[in-house]
Amino acid sequence: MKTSIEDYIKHIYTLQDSKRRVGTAVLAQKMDITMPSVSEMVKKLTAAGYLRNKPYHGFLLTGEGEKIAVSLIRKHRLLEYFLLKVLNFEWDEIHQEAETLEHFVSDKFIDRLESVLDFPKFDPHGHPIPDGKGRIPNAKSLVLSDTVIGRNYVVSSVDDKSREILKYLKGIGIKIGSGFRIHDMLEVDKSVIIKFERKKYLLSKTISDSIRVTAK
Amino acid sequence: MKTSIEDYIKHIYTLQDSKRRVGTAVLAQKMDITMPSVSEMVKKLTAAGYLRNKPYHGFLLTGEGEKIAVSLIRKHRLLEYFLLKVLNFEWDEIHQEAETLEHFVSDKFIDRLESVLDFPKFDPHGHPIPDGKGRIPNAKSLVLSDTVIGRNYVVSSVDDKSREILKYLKGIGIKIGSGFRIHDMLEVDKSVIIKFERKKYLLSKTISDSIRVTAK
DNA sequence: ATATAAAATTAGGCAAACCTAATAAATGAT
DNA sequence: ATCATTTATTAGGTTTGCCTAATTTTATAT
Repeated sequence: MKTSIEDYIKHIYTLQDSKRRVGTAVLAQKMDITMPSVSEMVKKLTAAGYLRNKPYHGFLLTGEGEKIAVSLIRKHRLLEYFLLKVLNFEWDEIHQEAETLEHFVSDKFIDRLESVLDFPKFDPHGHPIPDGKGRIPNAKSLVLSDTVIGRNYVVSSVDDKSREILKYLKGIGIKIGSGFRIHDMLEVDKSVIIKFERKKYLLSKTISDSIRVTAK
Repeated sequence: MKTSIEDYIKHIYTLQDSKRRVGTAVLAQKMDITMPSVSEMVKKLTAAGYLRNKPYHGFLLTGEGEKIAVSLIRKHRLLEYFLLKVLNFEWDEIHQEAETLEHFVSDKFIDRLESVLDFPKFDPHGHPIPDGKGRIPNAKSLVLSDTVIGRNYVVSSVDDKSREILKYLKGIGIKIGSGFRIHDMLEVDKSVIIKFERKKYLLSKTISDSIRVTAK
């Protein structure tokens, strides 16, 4: 399977996770390419049976398409785990390397790796790792903006796309499993103020959006 | 660096190892592509400073080109070692997987892997693994056709390109370190007859060419 | 109901890496 | 020294995935 096709499928998968359907414009923006490029590829993916498309109403992955997406995510997360735990990469380095390798390691490679790593259930960013059959352990977590002021939460996952954010959080000591209280939420720009280890920190909307927590 | 460019460089490197200079025709045959394709790429590689070309007399890698080749070989061999020893792949499976991955693992990845594997000096086929600075431990080995009838030898390496040959050798029990005596060499087709563990085996020229040994 | 803005597509191009067919250049065997 | 053979290159074409510019389609806000 071609890298480019896999990339489209993966991006569509993550987008359709939140919004119900994905449009050409949104996908183009997310992938940082132009709309005609997306349009063309959507045609191809639809013909290949990975996508069902309703122009001006968005498209969705078929079962086939989802299978590929989940397999890629499985590879990505197991690779991240391996890079961090075995090869001692830093928290903020593993995403890039995994992003490349996920397209080239075989299923056999990843199954063996999973077994050697002793079947981890979550990757280093707290995201669940799909098993060999595509089943995904679900952790009912929520985004910071859905939390309640005054309550306590535990970090369950952090989006791994931005190295800057990962570095920043690492700097103030927040990691998977860290607990904090929601101190306040600013109306102006949706910033969140948390109280973590006796200190208050303001997290911009972008940062807080990348953190998922569970109630404690 | 593009996969295609790396592939050319690697193939040129292995060819210039035996013959002094490499020509368009030979390389095309080895890579299973046409001469015009090679011609075109040779122009590009020359412009990029990886190759020095003397039309009708062949080309050679520059220092730059060799550096890339050695780095790829280092990645390939460490990956093979990892696949066999850690992920428990079979002897005849590792080449293919390593061939793909070698183009996509970063230098950092491979350095960390080397360290986790405790700095192996030879890969599972008996080939020396270049170190991080490109130095290659040399084992003065010879091809079976350069051996002497009646003498004893130890297998030091086996070419990893053909799964069939690897499987066959595995079947009769020959591996790195196996010792045998050269019993005879047939003039007709350069076959070699060896005596290994009390039994005689005939090895076709193709097979014997893929085995390197050291005198014992 | 219609105009405008947003979304999508079409048309036409480019670069990379391959191809076939045709041609040119060099080697080397006589 | 010549000429057949081998080696290499040119010319022109294909596919893939991207691009810009132009155009069409749809949604929706009044």
